[in-house]
Amino acid sequence: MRLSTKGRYAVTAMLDLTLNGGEGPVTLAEISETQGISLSYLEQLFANLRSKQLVRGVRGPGGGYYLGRPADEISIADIICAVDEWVEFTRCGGRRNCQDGKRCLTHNLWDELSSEIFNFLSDISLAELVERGGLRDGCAKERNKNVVLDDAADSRAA
Amino acid sequence: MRLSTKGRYAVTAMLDLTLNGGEGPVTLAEISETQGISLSYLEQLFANLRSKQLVRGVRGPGGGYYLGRPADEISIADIICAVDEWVEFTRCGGRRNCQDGKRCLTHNLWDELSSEIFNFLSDISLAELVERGGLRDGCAKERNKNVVLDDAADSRAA
DNA sequence: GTTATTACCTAGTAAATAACTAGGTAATCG
DNA sequence: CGATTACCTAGTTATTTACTAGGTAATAAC
Repeated sequence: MRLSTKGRYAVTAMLDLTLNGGEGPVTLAEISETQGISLSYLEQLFANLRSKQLVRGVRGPGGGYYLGRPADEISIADIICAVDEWVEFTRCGGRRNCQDGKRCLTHNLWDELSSEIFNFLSDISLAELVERGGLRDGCAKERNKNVVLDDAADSRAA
Repeated sequence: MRLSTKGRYAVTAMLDLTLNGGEGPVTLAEISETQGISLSYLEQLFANLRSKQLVRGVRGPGGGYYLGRPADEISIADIICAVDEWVEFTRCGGRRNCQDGKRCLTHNLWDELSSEIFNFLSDISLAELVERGGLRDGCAKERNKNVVLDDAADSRAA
């Protein structure tokens, strides 16, 4: 699993599509302006999303994009995997360089963790995200930042 | 939350430390060879880990690194946050550019998702990973690849 | 059928990051 | 003292991000 800003762009754009796709297709120009993402970059991302059938494009005036499936059948993992290549991390490639078993154990462990993260994100659909997000109102006013931020600040000081 | 290959290196190295740290400190040279990561790159990663007290270095011959805390008190999120900066994704920065509330909803949703992933990784400690990984033996023989890989292959074809 | 509007495609590019290289200094053990 | 390690700094290359600039193809409205 990999979770980069590229994936965030894609998830954000798809969320936008989910929220605004009710009354007809949404144009990339709209998403570009609303989310602050360059139009051409969006086109690249949507080329990937389209190839995985996660979105469906309609050309011509009044055109734009629809979700390729109902929002409850598209998981966050689907989106991220569409735009972020799934890089193979382990060097042992399944067998070679893996004499003693011990050497590869960490790789094995990482693989499991990676799968777990994947499964976690597979269980969250766009629809669920929207439902849950709807509980709040307005903009991220005082979004409960995790403890990590303080650590990050103190690392800069050190 | 951000999950890059850099974070993987760090997690992998920390797993190595957890597994081999039982009988004295582990040198970066050992981790470098075992995990296939450049020594100097490891030093950079460990500089970050050290500043967060996740590892403790011992100089001189016979020196190396210990875990900074017991393995069950170090979460995967701790590790990843130590080496990967926590980038602020939302452009609205809490208030500005956020007139209608709707515009920022996707950002808000992403923030929630981000928090959830963080919490998820916060609940997995190094110790737990090792316990769970111990259930398997040897190298990732036929690691049950997720469905995604087929999709990835078919996207390359398209 | 012309025109505007959209998706869709390709190539190139600047900036950021990842990953590494090469040089050091400082502590510590024998 | 000398070897071994952590620890530090300044580069460098490769990759990835994110964008720019050009197109072509479909389609709706006129």
